[in-house]
Amino acid sequence: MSPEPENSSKREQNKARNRAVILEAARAVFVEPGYDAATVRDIVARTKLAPGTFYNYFPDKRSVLVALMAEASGEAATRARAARAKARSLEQLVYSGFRAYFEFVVSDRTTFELMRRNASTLRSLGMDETGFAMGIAELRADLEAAVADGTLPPIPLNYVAPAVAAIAFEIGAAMALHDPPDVEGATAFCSELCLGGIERLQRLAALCAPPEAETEGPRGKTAHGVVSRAKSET
Amino acid sequence: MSPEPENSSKREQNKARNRAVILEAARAVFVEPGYDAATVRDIVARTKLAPGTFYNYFPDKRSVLVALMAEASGEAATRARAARAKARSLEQLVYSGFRAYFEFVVSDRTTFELMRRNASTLRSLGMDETGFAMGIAELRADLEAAVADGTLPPIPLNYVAPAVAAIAFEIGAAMALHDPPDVEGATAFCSELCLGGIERLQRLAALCAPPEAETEGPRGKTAHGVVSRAKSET
Amino acid sequence: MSPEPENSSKREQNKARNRAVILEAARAVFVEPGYDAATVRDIVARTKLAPGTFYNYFPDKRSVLVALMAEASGEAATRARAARAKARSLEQLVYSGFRAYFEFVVSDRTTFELMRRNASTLRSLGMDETGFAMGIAELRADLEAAVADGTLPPIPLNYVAPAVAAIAFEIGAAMALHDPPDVEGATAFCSELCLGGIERLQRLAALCAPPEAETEGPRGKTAHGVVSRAKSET
Amino acid sequence: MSPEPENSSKREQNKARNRAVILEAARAVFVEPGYDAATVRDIVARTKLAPGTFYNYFPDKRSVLVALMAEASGEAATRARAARAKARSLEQLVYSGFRAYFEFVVSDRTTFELMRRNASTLRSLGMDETGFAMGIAELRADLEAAVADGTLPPIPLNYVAPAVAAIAFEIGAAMALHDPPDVEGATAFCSELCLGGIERLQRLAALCAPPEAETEGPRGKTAHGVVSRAKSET
DNA sequence: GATGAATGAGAATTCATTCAT
DNA sequence: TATGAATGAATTCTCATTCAT
Repeated sequence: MSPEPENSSKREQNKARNRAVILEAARAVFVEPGYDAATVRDIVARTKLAPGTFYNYFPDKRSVLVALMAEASGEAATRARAARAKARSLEQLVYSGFRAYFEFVVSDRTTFELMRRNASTLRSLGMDETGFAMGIAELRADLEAAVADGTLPPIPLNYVAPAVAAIAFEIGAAMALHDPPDVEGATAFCSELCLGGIERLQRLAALCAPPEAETEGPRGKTAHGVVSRAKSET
Repeated sequence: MSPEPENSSKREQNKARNRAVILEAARAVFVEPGYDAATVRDIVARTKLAPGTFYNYFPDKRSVLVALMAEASGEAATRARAARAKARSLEQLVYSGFRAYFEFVVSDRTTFELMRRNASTLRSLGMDETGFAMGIAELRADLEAAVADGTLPPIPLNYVAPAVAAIAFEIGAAMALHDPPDVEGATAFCSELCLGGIERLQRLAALCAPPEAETEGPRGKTAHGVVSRAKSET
Repeated sequence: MSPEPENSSKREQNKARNRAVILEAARAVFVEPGYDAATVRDIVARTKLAPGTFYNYFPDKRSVLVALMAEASGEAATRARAARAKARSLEQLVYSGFRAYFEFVVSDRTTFELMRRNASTLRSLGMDETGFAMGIAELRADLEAAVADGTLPPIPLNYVAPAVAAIAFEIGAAMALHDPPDVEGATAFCSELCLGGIERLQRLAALCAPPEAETEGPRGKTAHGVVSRAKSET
Repeated sequence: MSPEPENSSKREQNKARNRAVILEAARAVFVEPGYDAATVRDIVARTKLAPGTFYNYFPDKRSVLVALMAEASGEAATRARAARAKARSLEQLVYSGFRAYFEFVVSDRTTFELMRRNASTLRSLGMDETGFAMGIAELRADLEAAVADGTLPPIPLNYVAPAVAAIAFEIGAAMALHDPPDVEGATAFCSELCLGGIERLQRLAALCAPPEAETEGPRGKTAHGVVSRAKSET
């Protein structure tokens, strides 16, 4: 008579499965008709479930998208953190950041297409449309720290972060068109582009504001240490 | 006796005005609720016109967007061509390309927001979502020519073009947030980023494929040469 | 300076022409999309005229149909009267009635199609949908007179008239499908069918109500004389 | 445990009822405003249902009409077949065919009015507008068989069939105006009309094509023969 | 009169969501 | 919980008719 004798009863399992099924179906239709054109019926139609059941799992269409992005972000954040952890120089950081991103693109192509296809919708809903948010935020934090302690000349970080995200996103899409996708090529391209860019921007910054450069700025434990180390290697 | 004695009868004028009014209203609602969320009613509501009148000018919502983009593209193309005409080196070309783009962004902010807000929609409708198409196409043509005649090592142009567009688009948006918008800063940032990137990519390419290198490699007048040749080819 | 110096000025002629043009166009679209599906715009589109002009000639769509039917009825009535005038017996009357009708069908095929295609609309607008009204009315008058004076036994005239009309209408349509249309064949078929039917109905009537037959009923000037004469010939 | 334990759950019943309710409402409005003038809203308005519900049952207005006619045809076909089964002579066949038809007209007056009111629409949609199709087709088959074996002279069957249908349809309408409707009178009228017509047409055919006549021609048991043979052939 | 753009009521249809079973 | 029919507000688009030119 007691319907929930155990924690992972069939009931629980079934609930989890249904949720997953709905997310999967939604991912597909959000890619193809696109989020706006897709109807809740389109979603459940790809499912064995009935329309009403949808609302046992999500309050509305929007929240399925939110859930989908949350899933992706978690995944992306994990990858980004791993990549970052191994980096021992700016070059390594940049390379492994891009590599992690492109590996994610390749491994979860549908989710990437989902982001691409609905980028503006995501933005207007206040979500990160690149799935890159975490990586970017951390890159920016590193750079900010480096600039703050003088390791880097004051290159305009509020431009660097979105530029990097935009490049990754766009090249990710271009790369995905190839078969097989050339993760290393894309990684090298983006990394070199960015590193080269940063070099020149540093030079430019140095020219513009040379007086305040302390030759031997505070170094050592800066932020996470990565960037300051990186700098001396470049 | 003829009902259209002059080309600009009151009737003609009114027609032109109404068309403009509808486009203007559409631009606004496509920016704010966004293209998908916007209804034809929303457009007409910003107008003194009756709902049916809309259909005297456009067959449906989609074609208003097309018309809006066509207008913008014409404008953008004009600017891009002018910028290109003055360029005498790769540096100049890049700088004046970005500058032209950012000036366009500043001068027609609403249209830029329109593109940004509806970028993925535009892409899915097969339209250029950056308004940058013309400039990019020409940049790419220049670079292709340069690579073809050995002036540039074979950097992956199919990545360069979208990367440049993505950077411009994203930085355009970031720049537009400042008040007043810093066109020169954004131009410098993007140009240096790209030029630095290209330098490094050249080096990389040279390393990867040294055998076919002519001893003194792409150096010296290189950049200047590229552009002047490219220019005369158009 | 006086714009109407003569009665049949160009103005008048033009008006007549426009009216005819509209009627012609309407006839065509009432046949093909059909009256209900046809729009006023469809009509004027087949014309060099502008939509507004339509309303200088007809107050609305309905009245074009009315005008069209009036035209046809006038024509049909003329034919029916001519046919009737020559008849000297019931057989002749029937034959020439049907023949006149089928000749009308053939000579103005479009109008006949108009009637067929819109038969129920016409009926619901209170118009005769067969274009046969006049002929039927006169046939019925003849028969009524004959019955009244005993020349004919009381066959149910309120059935005969619609039956004849229905036959003519339906066979007219079937005939029109042949190429060339066999007016004589259709005429013979319908006439014999009706005459044979009347014969049997007379016999039936005679059986049912023999007592009241006065052998030498009032004869001579009956109605138009046709039927009483006809009867004695059968 | 299964959500559909029985075939006639309340749900199923409700569905059937709603469908019937919609059909009924549609029948009514198709008779009175008429099919073309009727809107889906008109139909739903005669119902307790919401507008959207209509589309759970029918994709559009047209298919309601189709369903209505299909229902009627099934009914008519049943009656026609029953009538035909009992016939033992041409006379009986004709009489019982018409009688069956008029009984149908009386028993389902609204459906008959539906046909009448929308006859031309039905025709233009490719549906049988008389509801008589089955009976006519079988009558024609009988007559063809009779002509084929020489029992009947070659009267033009492609005229007979539509003529019979037209008569039945028109007289059905005329009959329906009486109260109470005189089924026997209408049956007798149509039957005698047709039988008399056939007699005369036979005579005419005999005159036109005497050479191939077998001396003892279509006489005596002829009519009976036709039907009994025809019947056994089905 | 002729023109053709403007009007706006109203039609068909969709779809997120609810709710009885 | 799952179901799937019912709901009805909202949307796109049409078209007879008007009216300024």
